[in-house]
Amino acid sequence: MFGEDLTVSRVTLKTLAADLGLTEATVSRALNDYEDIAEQTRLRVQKEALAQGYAPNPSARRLARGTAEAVAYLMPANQRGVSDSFIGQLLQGLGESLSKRKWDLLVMQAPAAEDEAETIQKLARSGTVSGVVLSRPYKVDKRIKLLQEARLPFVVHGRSSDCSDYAWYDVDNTKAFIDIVDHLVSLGHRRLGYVGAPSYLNFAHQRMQGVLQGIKYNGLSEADLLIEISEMNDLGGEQAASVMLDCDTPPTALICATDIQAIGALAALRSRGLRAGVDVSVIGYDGLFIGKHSNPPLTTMAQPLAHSGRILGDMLLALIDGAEPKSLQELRNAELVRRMSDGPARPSQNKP
Amino acid sequence: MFGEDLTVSRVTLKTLAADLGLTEATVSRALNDYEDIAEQTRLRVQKEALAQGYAPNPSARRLARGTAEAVAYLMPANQRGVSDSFIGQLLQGLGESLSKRKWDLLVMQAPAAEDEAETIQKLARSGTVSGVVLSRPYKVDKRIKLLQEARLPFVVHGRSSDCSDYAWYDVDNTKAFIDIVDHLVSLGHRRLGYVGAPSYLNFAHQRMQGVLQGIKYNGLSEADLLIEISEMNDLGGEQAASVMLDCDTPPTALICATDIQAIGALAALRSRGLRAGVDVSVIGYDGLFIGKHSNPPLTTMAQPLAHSGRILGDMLLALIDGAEPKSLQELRNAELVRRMSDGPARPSQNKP
DNA sequence: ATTGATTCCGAAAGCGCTTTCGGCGTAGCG
DNA sequence: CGCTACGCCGAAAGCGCTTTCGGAATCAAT
Repeated sequence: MFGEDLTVSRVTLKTLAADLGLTEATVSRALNDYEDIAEQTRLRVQKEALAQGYAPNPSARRLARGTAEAVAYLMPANQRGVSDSFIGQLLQGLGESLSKRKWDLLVMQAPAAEDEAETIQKLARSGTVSGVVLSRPYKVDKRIKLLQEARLPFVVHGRSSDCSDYAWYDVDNTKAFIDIVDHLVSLGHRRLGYVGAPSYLNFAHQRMQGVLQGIKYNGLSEADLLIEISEMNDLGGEQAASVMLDCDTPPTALICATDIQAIGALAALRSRGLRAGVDVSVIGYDGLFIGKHSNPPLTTMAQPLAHSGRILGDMLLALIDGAEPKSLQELRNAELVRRMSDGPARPSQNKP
Repeated sequence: MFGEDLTVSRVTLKTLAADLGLTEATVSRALNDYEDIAEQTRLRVQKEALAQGYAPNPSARRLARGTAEAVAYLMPANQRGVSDSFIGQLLQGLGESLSKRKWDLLVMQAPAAEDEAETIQKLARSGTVSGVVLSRPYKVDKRIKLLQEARLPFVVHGRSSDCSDYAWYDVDNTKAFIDIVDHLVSLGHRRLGYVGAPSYLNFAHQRMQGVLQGIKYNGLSEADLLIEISEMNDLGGEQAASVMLDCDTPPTALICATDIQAIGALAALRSRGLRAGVDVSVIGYDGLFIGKHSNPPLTTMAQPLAHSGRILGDMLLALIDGAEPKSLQELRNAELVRRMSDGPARPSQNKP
């Protein structure tokens, strides 16, 4: 035929088969590496498919196979503006993992927080995806319950309070904050302040527990700990730090639930003429890039999220293949990276 | 029947129709708000569908309709580790826009930079998506050519050098950097340094052009401008700034292609005992959050990317509806936000 | 009553692929 | 030479939905 190059219409299995003098069935088998096909025709078909630039229609394939060959990433609900840089990393890792099977990755977000349930149910019932990854679970997270009820495979980045029955990847928040307290106490600090995050987010709860346990393990009483909960942004951190700094017997060290809040705390110190790491210690959590360039550079617990996307993706794939959720639970440790915002307690400070 | 609740099998159009004593065709029409259907049965069907939690299988729908009802976001190629926080914002905006039609958003990334062509062709030929959004175009970007050849609707966030024939949303990089030069000159600076980014990225090229034009407009010669190209991270910025600072007649002001590099430049200043904004001015571009908390806070040109995702999404939808690409080109202006890293040139500095 | 227009719904084809089943042809065996 | 065995491919059904076409019913008009 002339003008095959000019055909606007897509090359489909049917046209391919016709060009080859074969059946759609045969072509399909050849392309999908079935057993019962002659090596010779397999090669012939694959060559022609490549030449014509054939790409199977995924919708048709999914419909026929009855599987979605795609997973969804559920975006955390509206963090007003504070664009978390970890999303990019996570998606990249997920993509890498999924590309091994040539699956698609789609991102979903509920229009509003209340619609999350509906979104998940739609997702499950429509069969749009064969798996889901969830971020930032709440302390008690109904999304998780919904996913379980829908029998849709899922992994979560983090843990809710009851986390025994599903697959997750998390860092040991509690241990990390115990470590922070240990570190601070070993530096001589006896009066601590904690800038916390809203505890419906389970990691916030875990971190606070860590601080509390750290206090206890080190023989301090709860009277030695000031607590302020704030929103997870710089302003929140600054305000929370301010009220503690301005009280009668201010803490000599500030522990912050997140780096962003710690950055805010640093600002509170500066505006009071206090030197972080000298007059008051400040320690954050996350290991964000920004901490390297804050004033002064921030001491923080760095969580390993370099490969978290990839790990979550691999877990999800395994789960879909039938692995036990309970066998897919991985806990990592955060690591203290000391920069300039912590230091020994000044002797005079501890005698109010 | 008993135990309808216990059915594990999905509720499909067929089962729904059977339960209602209707045909699949009728149910489909009722659910999709066709005209030729009795108001009464429409209501009856919709109510039952809601009750049973029916959600149509998107693959089947797409196959039947012959449309993908999904768009793809092409992730920028491997920026080693430096996870751009704008991706989260962009995706969120895109998602909002697409949710109006209940379309899906999927993110794709080429395994390696060389595979990008193949990825795009697969995307186009398979009909996986009905549109694409692209970020960070190169100066001459073959991805754009491929998309055009494939006749796949697309919008790009930014512009390549030849941008007359497609839809884009961009900030006026050149103007922004002319403005920076104007600003610096009005502060008395006569000897400038430019920390640039690799110019295969078109925005880097545009920004450099802006600096060059700004120099000319202000009656300076190219001899008054030092140029160093670096990678787009803090270390690159620091190194580039260092070589300029250490030369015989160092510039009194540093213009940086990105905030990240500016942050690095700040570090270079500090390590030399130079005060940003006093001894040497530093101005970045992006308006990143991090600049608010750098040492000192960074003066920068802020680009408006709050709603860029949404705008790009709306553009893409319009394009798919048949709008002219040329009618969908939007140029915004960046805005100078002054913080602490710029200031008047010190009189002594300009007499070498 | 006959016709024509209208409203609403059922029948059926089809989207592009997968997969089961069966049948053809050739090879291997007695 | 007839038998089974096997390798390879075609026929056909089906995945869950959309959409065209036509037909049954209802209604208005002649």
